[in-house]
Amino acid sequence: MSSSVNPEEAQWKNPNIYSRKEKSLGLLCANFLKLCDREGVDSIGLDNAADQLGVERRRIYDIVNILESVGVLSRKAKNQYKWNGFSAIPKAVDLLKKEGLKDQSVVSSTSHNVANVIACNHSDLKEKGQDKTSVSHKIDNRKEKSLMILAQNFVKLFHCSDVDLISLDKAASALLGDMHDPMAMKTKTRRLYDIANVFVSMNLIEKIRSPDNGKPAFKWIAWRENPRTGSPAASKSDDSKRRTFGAEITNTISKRCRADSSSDLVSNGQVKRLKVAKDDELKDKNQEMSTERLNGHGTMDFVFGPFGPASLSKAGVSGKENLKQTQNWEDLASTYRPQYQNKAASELFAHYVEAWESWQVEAANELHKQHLN
DNA sequence: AGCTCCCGCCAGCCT
DNA sequence: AGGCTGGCGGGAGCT
Repeated sequence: MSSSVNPEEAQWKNPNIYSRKEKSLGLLCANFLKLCDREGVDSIGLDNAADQLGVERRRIYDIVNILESVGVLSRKAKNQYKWNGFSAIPKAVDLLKKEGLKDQSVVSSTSHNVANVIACNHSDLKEKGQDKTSVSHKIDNRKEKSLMILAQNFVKLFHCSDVDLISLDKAASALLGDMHDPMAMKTKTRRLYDIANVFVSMNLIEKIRSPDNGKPAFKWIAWRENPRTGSPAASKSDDSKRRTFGAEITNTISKRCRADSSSDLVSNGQVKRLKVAKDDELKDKNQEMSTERLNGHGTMDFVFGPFGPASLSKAGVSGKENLKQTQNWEDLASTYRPQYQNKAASELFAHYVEAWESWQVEAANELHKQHLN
């Protein structure tokens, strides 16, 4: 089913052609985080976020659930989430680690393998559900399968086991406990892909090939304490072969296999917001910044991903510059403007920028008129 | 061909 | 009743 046409080329010939990479959860998450991690942002409305990012609300649910699992967000009310920021991650991870180790110690005080970390959670849940009605048991079952719990358990696997590299099928079978129904495995793995993509985009984990079997596996890279000694062991492999998401303009609502001619810039009479692209160059730049931050501030014990806490990211910048930074999408777009190697992509991006700028002028004029009236 | 994971259906919950 | 939430698996893109 693979196309013989170079996707990048095809994309340029027909900008509305479906491209899977543009719609990845990881890229969407990166843009969602950019949207949130700005001065003055305290709470996030799901509708607003979906609107700004040009995606369906359903996708935002996936992201917020995963982000909630590591404390970056917390649910305030229906449709409303509180932005806790990246500084909440170490605490949340630490809590998960403690929780995982505590559960483990009940089962075994010596063995720290992957399956044990989760197996005890299963038995715990079963015990708690024993004298409950079938309805609440059903809710428990649903909760247990939630993306948030799954993401938390996934984090626990990294922090409560001796294993450094975890493949998704290994994680899936650990999370499933003693049940090894092939269909359940497949489903669990699908969800883990979702979670892993989000974590990769946050630079919490990294996808690498397992030296044992050459299969893809994940490694925690952001921050880690040795489960046994408790000593920090921040690690980061320098050469990742991770999939390069977001070399193009990001998520626009367009159905799979459907070239929607109205979907590029103008929708319902409104100019769509410029979608901030994430490219690897930016990612690497931000990683460098993260490392610099770590080195420059001895008190910090957490290497943040590309989207560190707003307060921290400003540490090395003057106050005046801070105010200028990321005030609006235009600033973001120019700050993080990708340098495309590909001419077509570069021109396409320029086209978007131009449209955005003309909209800005139009909007400013409109505002001016309103002020005069 | 197997891996990856987007997409949207639809069940359950909430207001 | 209707909107919100999110588990789930089909199936298409990617490698």
